[in-house]
Amino acid sequence: MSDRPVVTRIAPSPTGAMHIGTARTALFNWLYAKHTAGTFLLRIEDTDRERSTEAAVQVIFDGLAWLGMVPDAEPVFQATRAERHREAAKILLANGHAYRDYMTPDELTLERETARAEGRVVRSPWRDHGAGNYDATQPFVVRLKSPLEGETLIQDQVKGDVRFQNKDLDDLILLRTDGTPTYNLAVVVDDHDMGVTHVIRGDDHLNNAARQTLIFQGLGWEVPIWAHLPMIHGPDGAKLSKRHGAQAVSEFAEMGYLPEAMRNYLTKLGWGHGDDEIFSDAQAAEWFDVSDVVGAPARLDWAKLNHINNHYIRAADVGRLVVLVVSILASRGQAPPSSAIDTLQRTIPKVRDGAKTLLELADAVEFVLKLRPLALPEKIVALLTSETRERFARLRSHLDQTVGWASTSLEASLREFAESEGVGLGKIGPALRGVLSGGSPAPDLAGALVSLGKAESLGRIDDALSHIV
RNA sequence: GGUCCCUUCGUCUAUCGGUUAGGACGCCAGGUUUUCAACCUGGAGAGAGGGGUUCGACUCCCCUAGGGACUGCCA
Repeated sequence: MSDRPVVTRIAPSPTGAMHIGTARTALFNWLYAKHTAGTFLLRIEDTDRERSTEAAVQVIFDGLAWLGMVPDAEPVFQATRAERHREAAKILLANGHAYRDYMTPDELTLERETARAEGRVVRSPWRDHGAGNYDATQPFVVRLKSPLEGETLIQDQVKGDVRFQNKDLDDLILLRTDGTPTYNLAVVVDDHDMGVTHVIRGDDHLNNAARQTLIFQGLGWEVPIWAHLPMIHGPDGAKLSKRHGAQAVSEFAEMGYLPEAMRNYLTKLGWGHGDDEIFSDAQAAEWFDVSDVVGAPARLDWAKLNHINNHYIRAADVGRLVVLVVSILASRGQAPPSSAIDTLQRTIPKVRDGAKTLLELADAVEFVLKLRPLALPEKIVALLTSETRERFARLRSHLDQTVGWASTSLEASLREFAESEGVGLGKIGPALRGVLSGGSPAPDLAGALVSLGKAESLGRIDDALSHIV
């Protein structure tokens, strides 16, 4: 192929959800374009008018935007190009690479059955009729007249050389009875017109590649470089579906995965760069090459996704996490007051290490947002013996006098107090934790005190001291 | 049925004829410890099977088995 600048594209059909496999295909196209300083395009394959709705199209825009993959040009809507597709079919008809097929639906069904029984491909008796032999008043489809002999070679960037005997390739329909173009014609014409140099897509299209090659050739157009990616399977090895937990990009977002974590994980799913596990977009773009993509399907592994997501949650800007957590809490009907923002800002750094998703981060922050007086679970009330209460009274004033309300000083202060009481921290910790958190998960004691702030901390201790058993 | 693709630890992968087959997640054990995590240390764990080619095969070729895709006037 020529050394034209690389042009890749993602061509989803708007069906209502953006499959995670589509996202990964987009990612590889995007990375390869970045790697080669090329162009990444988006084409909406909306020729199925019944399923294609504006909302479904928006889902794709949203999905790509969320994943941070911005196409380098305005999207192309396939449905608007039907006239151009018909033109291409006319060219094929004119130059003998296509023919009108007047088979009726019944005849076609019969032929399909016969062909299958004979172990061959569907053939139309009309392919050998000369021009002018038609009754234009009858409905017809336009079919590609593909060669009966020889072979078509697909030099695939990930699958290697794949050979198809032309006799095994049927004459696919280019124009339907109603004159509308079919998928295979539209794809070829659009990819050509958009200047696509590399067709990187799911390997469910590998078989189509051979027949599409024939269309390119019939039109006298340069055939793009092919790269067919294996699909993503569920943890059990079966095709990814709803029962595996999620399959749409939006679902991953709702489950609290960060887009950069998804990019990192998805990139590593089917591709690798030595021992590198965590890498930036820039590194991925620098290292990525379609020809290095693994040819076998990969299984989605939630545990590993969680691990990577945790990494990015720990690396994320705290202010950004605050916003994300607030929106999750709001969706739960627990929107915190704006006065709690500072509290969240202090708390998130102390609880994020254990959070695998943003949902867990939101859970981890729950203790700090509770309103006084906290409802204490039985287990904690049981810890508040008279001995402990007396001790907590002394602890309260000790903390009150602690200079500097920070982790290190509070840590030291707590140890100092335990020592002065002649007990280990283990004697104080569980009860204090319970009083401060109300039984919800919370960070270490010093961390919890810092998260809550001095006034709230002392207030919660006061509440416990006045608690009537 | 036909055509095509795929096959390294449980999972994702490294290896591009010569390695004690490496890493990561997960798992197991120990450590740390005021909860849950996190964190630290160590451990178990793989070339689907059978033939070739070669001095030498995870790597190249063939067969078998097992997965998967396509086989629509859907995309």
